[in-house]
Amino acid sequence: MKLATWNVNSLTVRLPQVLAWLAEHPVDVLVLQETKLTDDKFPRAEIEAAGYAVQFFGQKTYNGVALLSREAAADAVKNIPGLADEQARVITCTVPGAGSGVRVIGAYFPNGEAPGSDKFAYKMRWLDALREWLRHELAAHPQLVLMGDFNIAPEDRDVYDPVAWAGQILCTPEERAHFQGLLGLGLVDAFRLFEQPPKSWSWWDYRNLAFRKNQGLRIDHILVSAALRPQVQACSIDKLPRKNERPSDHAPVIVTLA
DNA sequence: ATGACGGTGTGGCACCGA
Repeated sequence: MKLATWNVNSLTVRLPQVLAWLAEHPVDVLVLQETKLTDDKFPRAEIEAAGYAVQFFGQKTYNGVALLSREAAADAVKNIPGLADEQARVITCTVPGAGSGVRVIGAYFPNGEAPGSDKFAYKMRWLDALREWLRHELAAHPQLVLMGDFNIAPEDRDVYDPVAWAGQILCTPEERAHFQGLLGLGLVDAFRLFEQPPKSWSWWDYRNLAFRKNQGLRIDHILVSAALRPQVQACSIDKLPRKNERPSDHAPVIVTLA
């Protein structure tokens, strides 16, 4: 079973690339972030024609998430129960697989703008609510995958220039503590279960020729629950789509489960 | 120190992202 996450930065622009990528990588589940589409404009027919069921939850201009699956997904939940949030950031479903099914959470974590800003405070509140909800969700669904654009670089080795980025947004101690808090629930960073190439990133700024210079951050993650950990066989970042014409600034991350 | 690139919107630049 393969699952993947990709921040597409506008599904309107990136739909052809998503369909091409799925044809090349027929994963069982793909979660998307930053679709930037209201639900009435979501390209459901095109995705279904490619052989995927899809759940989606969007808004105008910003945010927006979707969950594509080969088999129909059940028990969809939008956003974080218990958190009043105007922003469409989370889609959760149960998909067949790994025996009794897997609870899949696709999430677009807030950016946070800068430490001390209102948006940073929102990011902290959002992360608090996510962790509290996950505690219950894990109890109800031991086989769980949390994946998406976390907007957190967990460690210095996830940053091309950790000195320049020290204390900056995506790299603050508060954000990193939250990431560790998620691991504290029993989740594991699938990417770090394996030997990986040094300087592995999932996002490169559009500016400054960052991709050509491989100046990026690893902020897109796949976390698997303790119950699923023994089944994790591989995890990798596919940077090829970043070489497309009009690419997303993020690359997909893929995990393989037994 | 600044802005750089790209997407969206009732646009003609401002905003947001990371």
